Order: sequence, then structure tokens, then C-alpha cells
Amino acid sequence: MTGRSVTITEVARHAGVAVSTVSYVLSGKRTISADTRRRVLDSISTLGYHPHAGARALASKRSNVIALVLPLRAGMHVPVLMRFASAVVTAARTYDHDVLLLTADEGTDGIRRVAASALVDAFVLMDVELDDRRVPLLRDLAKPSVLIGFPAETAGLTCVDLDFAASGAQCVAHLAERGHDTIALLGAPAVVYERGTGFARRTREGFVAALAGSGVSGVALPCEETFDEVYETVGDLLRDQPGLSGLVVHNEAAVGHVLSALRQLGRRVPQDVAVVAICPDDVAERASPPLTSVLIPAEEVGREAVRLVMDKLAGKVVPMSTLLTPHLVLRAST
Amino acid sequence: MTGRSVTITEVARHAGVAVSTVSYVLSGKRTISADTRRRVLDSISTLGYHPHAGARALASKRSNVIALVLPLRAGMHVPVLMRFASAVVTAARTYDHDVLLLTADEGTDGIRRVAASALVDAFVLMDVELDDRRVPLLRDLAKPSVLIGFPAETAGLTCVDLDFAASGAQCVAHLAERGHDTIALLGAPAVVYERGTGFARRTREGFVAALAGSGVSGVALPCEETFDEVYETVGDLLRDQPGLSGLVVHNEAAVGHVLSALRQLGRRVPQDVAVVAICPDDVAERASPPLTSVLIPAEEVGREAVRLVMDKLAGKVVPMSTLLTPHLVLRAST
DNA sequence: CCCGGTCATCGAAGCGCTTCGACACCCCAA
DNA sequence: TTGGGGTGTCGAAGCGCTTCGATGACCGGG
Repeated sequence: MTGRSVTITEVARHAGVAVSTVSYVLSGKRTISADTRRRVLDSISTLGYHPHAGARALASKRSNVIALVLPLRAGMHVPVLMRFASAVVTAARTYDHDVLLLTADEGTDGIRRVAASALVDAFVLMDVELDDRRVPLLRDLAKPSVLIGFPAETAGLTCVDLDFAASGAQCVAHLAERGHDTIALLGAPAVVYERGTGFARRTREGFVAALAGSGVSGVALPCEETFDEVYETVGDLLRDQPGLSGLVVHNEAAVGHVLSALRQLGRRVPQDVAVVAICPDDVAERASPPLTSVLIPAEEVGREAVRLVMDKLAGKVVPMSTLLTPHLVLRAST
Repeated sequence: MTGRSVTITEVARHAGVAVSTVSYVLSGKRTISADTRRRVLDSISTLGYHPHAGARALASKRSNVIALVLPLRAGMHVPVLMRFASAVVTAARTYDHDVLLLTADEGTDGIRRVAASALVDAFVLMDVELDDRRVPLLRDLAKPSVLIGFPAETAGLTCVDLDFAASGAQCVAHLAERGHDTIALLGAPAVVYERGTGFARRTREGFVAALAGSGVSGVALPCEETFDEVYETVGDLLRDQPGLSGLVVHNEAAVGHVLSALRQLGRRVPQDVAVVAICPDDVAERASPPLTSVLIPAEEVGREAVRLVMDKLAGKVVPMSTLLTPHLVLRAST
């Protein structure tokens, strides 16, 4: 076992300077001569000093920890959520911050608690619903926050996400361009729409709105995640829409099933039915055939969320709304 | 915005007692008269007091935070990992602790850093490899830790997991009982075995060892996660092992593909091929047909890991190794 | 040669809490 | 009546850090 931990006092004594000098070397808040700085840094590394997080938080009123609020709701695709989460952790570290993980079961009390106890400096919230219970709380919290996703009413909030409406529209445009005039959107499970999850609804709205402008006819359906249900949905679709030749799939868990179902129903991709997905790159690449897709840039969104929250902590004014432009990548399925 | 936060001094003044009395009411470390306790608790709730986490950590040498070390390695099934993680967070809250999330990209330095800075009191590590780089570090860390999973050398560690060897054996026994004499194990992707991930190897060992005792012949193969690869693997298997009538699948992501592949290859489940899975309950239930399975008790493992780490923090002696007994649940696939 | 102004450093206060020893009080046994 | 042993409460020290004001050394200009 490693012994008692080294304090700033011991570093100061070892370097022959005052405690405050060590502190200023670390924070850079006052000028320190090159010579002194070097001596202090040497002492720090030979003694293996790490500032005590609690003491620092107490004296500076900053914990250097941000909370990541990650409810794991039914129907959400966990691997995608974790890519966001992972990106948030990595980005936070580049600002010398750590990440406290909050899940749903404590409800909004968890948010209130960690804010009031000064455990964290700020919040990043994921899996935002249109009418999210957490939102009113954020408005009168003394700590900054950023949402990944958009609730219905964004006044007073900072939100960041992929522009899902534009993504839906871009898929329609792509299929129209390829000459498809009857298409469908297979979206998230019904429960996700009912709950009012922003990204699902916005994609659908973008999809529907774009149909009109492009002279394409199409329907938007929710889509469950078991093979049997997908098979049935796809079967019904092909029966009801005889001319159907294009499919937009916005459901990571169902993508594989959709392709299997088409195969079993005797439709070739892309010859008989063209398929565009809205999903992370690796999901699209691992499918067979590899899917033309609009990339969900999880890493970029996570990084951007952290950048925004750090700017807010630094007192900067940040845009209320950050919508990342979708990019469609051509692969073998269209 | 909520105003400046309430301190213990204000609570004490409001209740007409000393600061230390408030502290003792909260910690229960000294006897306090019922009357005083009530007055203090009233003041706390009317003022909305929450102890300052940093101050508490500084004075008590306990941060009430545990670190969850969760590398997201290739080939791991993220939804299952997140069930463990989620269970850890929930369990930690029942001990009044929060969870700091550490990912892989900082490597072992992250562990060292948060330990040295007293940001956390203890560690729970997931996704443990047989020869894990984090293990030697844990041995000379001054903080307790618990591993979810078993490395090759467990001396000086505390580990908890499902007994995967017994699980593999139990699947063999179940199929043998049903009269199947030629079976196969489809496991994790090859990369997971190569990396030396304990649970994958132990299941395979348990499976192979049980074959001998039960007079069943069988093979164990790694299994990738794309449909095409699964289809090929299953196809090869049926061709090379003509008498094959039982399959054990220990790969959450491939389960669905295996069933699709069997269907496409004209085999009915369970009439032609019986399938047993090792996976969380919901995955087994959502498959079609619902799968007979050995449950991976993520919630229980997470809870147990937290219980162990809290016992260690409390100075109790805990068992080095906790192996949860597997339970096979009968469903429609065998 | 003295004065004002940097620059580099120091000392001390204070952040909000826990914990230790002290003490006042009360009850009961001697 | 006195003494001893609990109870219940208080005051103060101290946890390790940041930050503010003060100070000394050194510079160039008048």
C-alpha cells in the first residue's frame, strides 16, 4: 500500500518556497520566475504530489467534475448512447475535469443533490425528451448545463445535437435523386415516439416535410427491435406499397433485421430496394451490404457539449442551439 | 438561479445548537437527544441544507464517491456492460455514494490520479482481462477495489462474477439430458479470446470439460457479430457436423443472427436444432422463439460488487472470490 | 541619490466540515 | 450528603488548498 499522501506543504518545504507559491505555479494565476517554477515542478514530481480534490474544491469553489446524466430508457440504443458518453468523458479530461455518472433512478433529486453539495460544477444531459422533467429544474439551478438533444421548449437552455430534421430530409433527397418515388421511413420503437423523444420525432418531421418538396410519396412508421416484428413491418410495407423501392432506417438495433427481412422476402439491396440508414458509421459499415448512411457523429456531439459547458463555466456566452450538419456517405445499399 | 448555498453554521444558528451537534445529528456518531435531533432536522429541511462534498471529504478523508472503471473494448456487448454499470450506480446510491466514470483512454494513470487526489474512496473495475494491466496497480493502491470478472492471477484481489465455467457446463448438461449428442458452442468474437477475457475463456473451458463427463461430442468456436459471418459460421458448422442438434450461444449480439441463420438454412428451433443462450433475461425473452438460457445476472453482480467494496471500506474482511451460481431457465428453444 | 513602479514571493485568513476533549447536568449508590 | 458514571452538548483544532494584501528586491528616471 502506498503511504500517506503528499500535501502542498511538503512540496513547498522540499522546494524551499511558500505554500502559496506552489499553488501559483500550479494555477498560473500569478507570475513565477522560471527558476522557482522549475524547482517546484521538480519537487512535485519527485514527491509524487497530487492536489487533494476535496481541499481544492473547498477553497476554490470548483470541483473540476461534471455530471453526466444518462437515463437508460427503454428503446434507446445503448451502444450509441455510450459513444456519446464516452466522448463526453474523453473531452472532459482535456479540460482537466472528471465525470460523475448519474442515472435515472434517483430522478431529478440526484441532479439537485449533486448540485447543492457542490460535487459537480456543471451538467451534461443525454436522452432528452420533448417534455423533459429535468428541464425546469435546470433553469433555476445555479450550475451551467448543456443538453444533448432538444426539448420542445429550449428557452434559457443550451442544446446540441445532429440536425435530425435535415438528416431525414437529406435521406429523402438522396432517394429522390436516385429515382425512387415511393419510399418509407422505419424509425424508433413506438414507445420512443410516445415518450416524445426529440430526435425520433424530428427525423420524421424532416422526412415528411421533404416528401412534399420532392414529389416523392412515402410513409413513416415506428419500428420495433425484434426480428419477428421487423419482418412483419417490412412485409406489410411491401404489400401495402407495391411500388416501394426506397427505405430510410433510423433505428440502429433494427438495421440488421431489416436487411435480413428483405433478403427473406426475396428483395435484393440495392437492386429492388435501396436502403439509407441514419446511424453511426461503424454500424453502417458492418452491415451487409454496407449501408449508405447519414452519420450520427457521437464523438463530435459529445466533444461539442463539453466545449459548450466549459465555456459557460468560464463565463462566456454560448449559442443556445448548436445543430450539426448531417453528412450522407455513399455505400453499397443505394 | 438558486442563491448561495446553506452551510452547517447557518443550520446550527437556526436550530440554536453548536455546529458539531448538527454534524453529529447527521453522522449519528454520538448520541443526541430526540428533541435536539428533531429541531436540527427541521432546520435542515426548512433551510434546504446539503453538506458541501469537498469540505466533508477534506475533514473526513472520505469522498463518498467510488470510481467505476469501464474500458469499452472491441467486441464487448455494450448493453450488457451498461446493465452492470447501471446496477453499480444504483447500488452505490443505497450506500450514499456516487460514481465517477473512468474510461480506458487515460489508461492506468487515470486510476492513479483519482486515487492520489482522493477524488474517490474505492474502485470497481469492469471488463477484466486475464492479464490485465490494471491489476498490478490495484495491488499497491491505498484504496480498496473489486473486480467484476476474474484475471488469471487473483492473489490479493477481490473478484465477483457469474460462474461462467459452471454456466458452460450447465448448458452441456441440459442438452445432454435432452438427448443431444453432437453440440457446439458459439462464443465471443475471436478478438475477445485473443485478448484473454476471462468470461469467454471460462465458459469455453466449462463447456469442453463437461463434454467428456456427459458423453456428448462438441466443438467450441468463436463467433463474430455481423449477420454474414454468423451465417457462414453456422452453415459451416451444420455441414461439418452432420449430426449437430444442439447449440450453445454465448454472444448477445449474435443470438439474433444465429436464429435468422438457422431459419434461412431451413432448420427449425427447437425441432431440428436446440439452442441455449448465455445472456441477460430480456435478450432471451425477446428472441424468437424465446430462448432457454443461463441468465447473466448483471444487476446482482453489480450490487454484489458494491456490497463488497463497501465492506472493504468499512474494514471488514471479504471473500477474495465470489462466484454466482448459474440458473438455467427453460423457454421455447430446447 | 531617491522615488515610484514592477516583479516575485510570502504569510495568513478562510473555505465548510469532522472529531476530540472538555464540561455541565442528572441520577443513583454508598 | 457526596461521589461516580453516564448523557448530551459545546468549542476549538485542523483537514489541504486558494487567494488577498503585504513586502522586499530591483529597475530606470528625474
